[in-house]
Amino acid sequence: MTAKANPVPSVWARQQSAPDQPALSRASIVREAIVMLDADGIEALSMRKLGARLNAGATSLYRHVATKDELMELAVDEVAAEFTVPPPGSPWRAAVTEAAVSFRATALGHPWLSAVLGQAGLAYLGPNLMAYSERLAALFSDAGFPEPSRAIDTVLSYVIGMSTTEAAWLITVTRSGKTEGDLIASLMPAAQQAAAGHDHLAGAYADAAVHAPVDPVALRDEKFFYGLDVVLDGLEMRLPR
Amino acid sequence: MTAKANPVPSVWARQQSAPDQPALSRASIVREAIVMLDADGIEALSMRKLGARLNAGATSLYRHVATKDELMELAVDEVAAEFTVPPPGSPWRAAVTEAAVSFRATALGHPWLSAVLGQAGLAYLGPNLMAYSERLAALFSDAGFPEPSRAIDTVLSYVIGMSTTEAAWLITVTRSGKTEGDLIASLMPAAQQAAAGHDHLAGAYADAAVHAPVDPVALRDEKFFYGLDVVLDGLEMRLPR
DNA sequence: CGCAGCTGCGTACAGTGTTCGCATCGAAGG
DNA sequence: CCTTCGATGCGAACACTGTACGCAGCTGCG
Repeated sequence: MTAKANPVPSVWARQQSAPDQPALSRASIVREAIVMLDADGIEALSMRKLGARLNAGATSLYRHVATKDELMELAVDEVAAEFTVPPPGSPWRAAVTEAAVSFRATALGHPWLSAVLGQAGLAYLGPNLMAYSERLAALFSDAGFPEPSRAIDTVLSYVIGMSTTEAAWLITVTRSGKTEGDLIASLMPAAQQAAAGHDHLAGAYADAAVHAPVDPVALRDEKFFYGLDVVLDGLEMRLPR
Repeated sequence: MTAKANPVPSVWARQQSAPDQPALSRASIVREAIVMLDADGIEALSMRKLGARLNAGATSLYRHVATKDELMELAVDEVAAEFTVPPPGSPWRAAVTEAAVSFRATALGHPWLSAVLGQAGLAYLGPNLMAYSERLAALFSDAGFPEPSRAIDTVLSYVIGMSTTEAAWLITVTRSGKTEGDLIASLMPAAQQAAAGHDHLAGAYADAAVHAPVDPVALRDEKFFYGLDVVLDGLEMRLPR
């Protein structure tokens, strides 16, 4: 604010609620926060930078959001809108697989999600997460599971664990600036040295080095579906015939 | 540094490497950091406070530890020493169960572990984590699994996911200052209201309210073992007869 | 004795989340 | 039309944070 208030009441001088930027609302704040989180990771998001992006001062955000933690909760539930569960009536195994795949996809697309969930867990009661849980519950109880909530917890734990590990790896890849394959290659010497004396690990690394040219993405996909099928097989055994 | 150097060369005036505090070593720094993390959580650990606890200035720590992130890596591997895997030759199902239980026990005993793993993943190559992986690999390959690493990833993903969720909940409990049962009771109204319109969830909450007096710890244990058995059943199917 | 090198630390810098009080502004009420 | 009022934005400030830098002192070696 270098120039003091201009006494000329020109209509043109007055900006009518900022033409491009839609004011400054809770929704726009959350949306832009997610953009920043996706682009630069969880530690690049600060209230000041976020305010700057919205053509607003840092502290203005607090008119719409109580605290940064609350903002993160809102961001989590916002991306949780991407979770999908097929409608009731679908064959349960395919349906659960799709629900798991959609969770993993958004966790990998927003790698900060896992970190936030790891710090605060499922105390979040946002509407989108609730809807996801509800539809999962409907799915499992329609399928005839005697303890639907147990089944849900089991498959969600697996999916969360695997996705968290994958997301953390993706963050490392992004930070390194290399491609996934190059980073693996550059990490191999250290890994092999650390595995010295550990016969099984050393063998596994040696095998991995041989099959190095395999597409890392396809390999991760295969790993995910292998474990998911294991879990679903175990659950299927508990389905009364 | 109020008083200048005392010229009297008294033996008693000179502290011989601080009798109680063992100097200031990487090991002592990591050990004290874990104590602080366990006591007050991940966000209560700052380099200044940690230095103060060790009767040292904040920046002295950087002589032994390159960065705070590296300190966290060291802390993770230090608590990873608590992971146990039964020696080869044990029946595989009981052995894997024990390995899973020990992981969960340390994750719940050090609730900050999950948050750190969630942010940085398994890029950690510390010796204790390596040893854990190695012994798990030995276990699964002795048991005759055709793809030991797939099996390990599956069970570890489940254990990590479940433990992370539990640890986050425990952090919430600790922060609230209430007992686990009291916190659940005080959260029920909000949860039920959020579940309004979601029939299955509302039903589940209603059931939970009826069985409220059940010990929450026992309930969590049961949930954990239910899912673990599901995963192990699914794996057992893949064991060549 | 002199000289390295290692260790501790005071200072400083660039940031962080959040509070507080002031300015502005659109709408409502007389 | 003027006034009041609630909502909104924001500059300044506070108490922190991780960490770089350079200076002091101690220790062991030649």
